[in-house]
Amino acid sequence: MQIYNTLSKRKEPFRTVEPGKVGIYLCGPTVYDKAHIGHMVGPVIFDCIKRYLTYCGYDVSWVVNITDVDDKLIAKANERGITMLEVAEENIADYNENLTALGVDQIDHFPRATECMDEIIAIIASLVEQGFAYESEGDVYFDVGKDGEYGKLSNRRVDAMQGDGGGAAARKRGLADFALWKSAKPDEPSWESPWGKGRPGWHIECSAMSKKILGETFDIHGGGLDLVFPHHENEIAQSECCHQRPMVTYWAHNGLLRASSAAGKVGGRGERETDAADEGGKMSRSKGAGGLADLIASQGGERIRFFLLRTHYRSTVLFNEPAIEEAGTGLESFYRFFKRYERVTGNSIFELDLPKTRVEGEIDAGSNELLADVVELRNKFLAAMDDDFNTGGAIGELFELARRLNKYCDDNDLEASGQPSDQVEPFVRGAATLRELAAVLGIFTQEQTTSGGDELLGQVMQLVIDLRTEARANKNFATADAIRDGIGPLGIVLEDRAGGTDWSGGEDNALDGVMQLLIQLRQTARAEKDFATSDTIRDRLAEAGVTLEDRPGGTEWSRG
RNA sequence: GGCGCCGUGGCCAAGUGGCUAAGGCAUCGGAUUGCAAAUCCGACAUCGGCGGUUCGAAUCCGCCCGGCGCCUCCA
Repeated sequence: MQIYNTLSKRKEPFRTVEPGKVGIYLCGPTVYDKAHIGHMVGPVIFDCIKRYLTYCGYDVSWVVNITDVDDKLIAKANERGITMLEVAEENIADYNENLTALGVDQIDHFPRATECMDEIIAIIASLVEQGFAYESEGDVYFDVGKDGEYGKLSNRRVDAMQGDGGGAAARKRGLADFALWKSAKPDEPSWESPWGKGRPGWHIECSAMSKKILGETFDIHGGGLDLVFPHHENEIAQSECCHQRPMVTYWAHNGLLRASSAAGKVGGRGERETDAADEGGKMSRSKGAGGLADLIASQGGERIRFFLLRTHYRSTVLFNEPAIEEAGTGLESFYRFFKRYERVTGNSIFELDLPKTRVEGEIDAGSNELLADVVELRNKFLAAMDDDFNTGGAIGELFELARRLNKYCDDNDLEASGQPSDQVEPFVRGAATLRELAAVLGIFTQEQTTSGGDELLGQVMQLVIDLRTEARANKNFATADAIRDGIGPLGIVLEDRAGGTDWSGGEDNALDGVMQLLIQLRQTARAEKDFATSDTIRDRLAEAGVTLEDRPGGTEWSRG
């Protein structure tokens, strides 16, 4: 296994500080506002990283911090007339909901800056004592000039750094010095310290919290590429000057998302003048990015997760809704396969017992051709993940695996009843492998909740299907096709199979649309004096609790 | 100005020295179907441009063109 390290700018073999154990720290949000999708990139990829390392047998501890004290939180609280804590609570709740929706459930520790004040003050005090930091009018600053290695992560030299030192320039010895502790103004939230009432600077809490939970040296530190400088540069400076030893073995930074209104659209090249302002620009709260909750509601968390994982985590991702929908189209083919699995075996694929580790999942293919292919695809998947967590490449293998299993189904006619178990068994084993690997990516972890699940629509659809089946049996294809065509615009698709007809889809207005179709079919039947059919429609609907009322202007339906 | 990233088929995207350049979406054929849908089979790129290193490069080096990021809060 190898991991790209921002510090060395190359992939390095993975070695843990402690045998068998991995400590991961990911910079989480500053909770002054709602999250946007860009905030989810890190959590999603690190969720996979933890899943994968665990799968490979490591004992992983993953920390995501919450920065709940900061200038922006204070400003927001004043603006809204509530406390800083209330602002934080609100946005933490939002953040957690987003994580849950995207299937991020591997985080072990969620420390908050305000709960680690003792540790923060202890580190600052130690830095002052060792001469790496100095107090100035109630503030404490890190003396960048005292750190000979400053700039090693972001590849910068102190003397090449511009900057005017910000508003506190007068209190600093060097313009690049940064605040470890800020003295409190009269009405601001504050904590007692050796330097008077105040609050921590932005970077110090990560040094304190990572030390508290993971130790002075831990394995992987993650965050967005935009945090390399100054945030992580300053973290290294603080921690390493304080402890005199490396802070982190691997610095892993994810690429940033960019908003794009055009990417993903077919034929969108070169024609149109766009407002460059909202085209391709980096996402950020200050530019009004947001609406993650809405996005999740319209697209679904798993689609978004899958969309993010299709691209390698270090790449920039051009993000827009059509692109997510396209990813969703690919996802659906897996769910169709899962239904097929159920038709073949009679069991849900979600009830399979899955291998929990890489070793457990190994397969002895023997002379079985299907299993030989499964083994090969599984190995390719693992090789991709071993190479800097290449989830995009790994997903490609998942598609291949699904195709191979579908082909096996076709070739052996597995959907026909009574197929010999020695043919079904390898298929089940292959399907289990598909889910085993998908679980590493945190997808297909549970059965899709049939959205909304209007029971009545299901009953009505069964009636529609029965009517159509009868029409087909009578070779009345005109009626059969009229039904399919009438239902198509509602987003409902019919699939005829040996065992019967399946339906799927259905937009919000589908129920009324289907009812209108039935009413029309009934009208046609009555016009043709086919009263058996028209009565069947009325009776079956009555069973489902629907009343039809024939009026001069037409027929109306209502739920009884 | 300093530091850095990227440019692979219509779109998205793996691959970073060596078999016929993964996969997804879209499109076009074929099998299958009463017709469809789904599924399977097949078609579809020589890797921004030029030059260099090498037996051999999309993959390494140089230059050029074109996108983008950081240097200020930011995942």
